[in-house]
Amino acid sequence: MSNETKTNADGSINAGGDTNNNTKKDVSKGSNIITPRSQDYSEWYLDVIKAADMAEYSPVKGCMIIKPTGYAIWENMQKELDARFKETGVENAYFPMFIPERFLNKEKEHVEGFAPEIAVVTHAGGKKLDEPLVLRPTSETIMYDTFSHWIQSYRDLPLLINQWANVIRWEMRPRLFLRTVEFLWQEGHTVHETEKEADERAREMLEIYRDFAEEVLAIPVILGVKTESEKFAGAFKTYCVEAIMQDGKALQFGTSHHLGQNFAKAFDVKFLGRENTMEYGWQTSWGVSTRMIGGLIMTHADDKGLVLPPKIAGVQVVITTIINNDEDRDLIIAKAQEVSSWLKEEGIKVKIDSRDIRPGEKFYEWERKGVPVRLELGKKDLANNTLFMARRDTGEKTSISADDVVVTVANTLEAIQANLYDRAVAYRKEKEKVVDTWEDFVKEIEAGNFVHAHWSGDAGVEAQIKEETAATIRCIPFDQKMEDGVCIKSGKPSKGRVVFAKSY
RNA sequence: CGGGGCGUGGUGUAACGGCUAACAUGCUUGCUUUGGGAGCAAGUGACUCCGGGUUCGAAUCCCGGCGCCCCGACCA
Repeated sequence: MSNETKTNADGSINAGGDTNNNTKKDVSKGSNIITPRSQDYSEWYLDVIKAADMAEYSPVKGCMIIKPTGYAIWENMQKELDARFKETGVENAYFPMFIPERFLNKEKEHVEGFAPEIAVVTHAGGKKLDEPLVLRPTSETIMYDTFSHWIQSYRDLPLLINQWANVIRWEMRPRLFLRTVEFLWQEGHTVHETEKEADERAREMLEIYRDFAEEVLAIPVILGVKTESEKFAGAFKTYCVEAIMQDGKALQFGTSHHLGQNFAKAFDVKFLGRENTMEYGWQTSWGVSTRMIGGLIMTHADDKGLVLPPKIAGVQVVITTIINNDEDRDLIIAKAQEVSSWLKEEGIKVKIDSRDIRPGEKFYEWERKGVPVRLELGKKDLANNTLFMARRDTGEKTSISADDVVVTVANTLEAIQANLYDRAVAYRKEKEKVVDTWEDFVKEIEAGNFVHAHWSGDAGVEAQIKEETAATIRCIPFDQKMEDGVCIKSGKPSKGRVVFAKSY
């Protein structure tokens, strides 16, 4: 392993952050040492996933095996999102993964958008199939074909369906969690009577994603609308949630589409309206995927490994025992179990690590896995009625009273959650730049920033900017400040700023 | 599909064309240890990616495959 500092070929920034004693991989320590972010961001990302034991590539190129530690995070995400969806009347259902090829061909933009990345089954049961079956890249087509049978009158609306599923998109270049051939996601699909209602629903779901990102994952996000060239294939409007990663690149965290009547017309999703006339439904679809786990890593993790916000952590508190001799063993373990039961009563997720190995080894392991709070319990603590508490986010260590452990830990978990969010907000603020000249634009994009700049709305100019700088318009933000200006590239008049960045 | 890099025990690496392919780590057993990655001892483990060629002799040089990683194009 080279000791030299590497720069990414695309010139993107290697974020700074916490300093770490390891300036290179120390091979004498095995494979658990993480490449610092400042040295090689891609390698750091993969190292964190490996160190936290979250996922690995499968024998089939581009596919990902999600290991229990990684999957636990996904399960928590599902739980949190499901609760939010259900509050708004959405119900879960499941549709098959095989889609007749002709379904996909019904909506012109949709086929064109997905054609390059679909996988098709042509043979089954030892025979060539009469009609090829597409492995769903998304379920609009198969669901809406069904919806057309389910919906008769306005009384059947709104129809609010969500499904948790896997989808297949034959991507050229995989990246664990961020882009894999098969990934897990949630896709919501709704049908409404009016355009207004559909638009409100698309915005409402986007708001749920924002709430989830910020409140649970502690990831600050920017909400907005995609430009024509960036919107979903077949959508009328695509709303999105964008987050900024530690290398300054943008990650599309989630999307919500107002589909208009495009699909309704293609799939005959009609209903008898209040005025006794047949009308096409107004539809939405919205989704988030296992990609969020990548976003979680790239927002909070550091050079020691994963850092999990308490609200998403599968294990919030780990109690590590420190045992010097056999006489103390039972006493210490009994105390650990007692403390654990107190914490569990308060709904805190605790794990006891009483393995008979040296303490340092345990500490490092739980740090790599991102557990927010570690409690150490040894002979000294037993004597003093204390526990030693370490925070994952700040590294801060304090001795706390065993009597107050529940309150102290609960407060600390809250503090960690808040601190991670505040830290991410501060970082984003640092990376957001407002520019008015092309020179500054190029400079700030090169430096890996989010750039607020004027753009006239010309798709050709948008493409040209992408060509020259690799930056794309992440969104036209909802909180766009309306002001007169001129397009950063073309000089044409513009009424407001949009957000540019390089993205994943 | 282009550009770059790399294929050696489970993992990370070393070896000028030349002894039995080395070192670290892991794993197994035993003893000793335990408040930040322990120590000692014994053991385990590789047709050096595959196929051809050059040579007295190939992990090493040449040709051809295959595979992996990184960077682009495509995308959530």
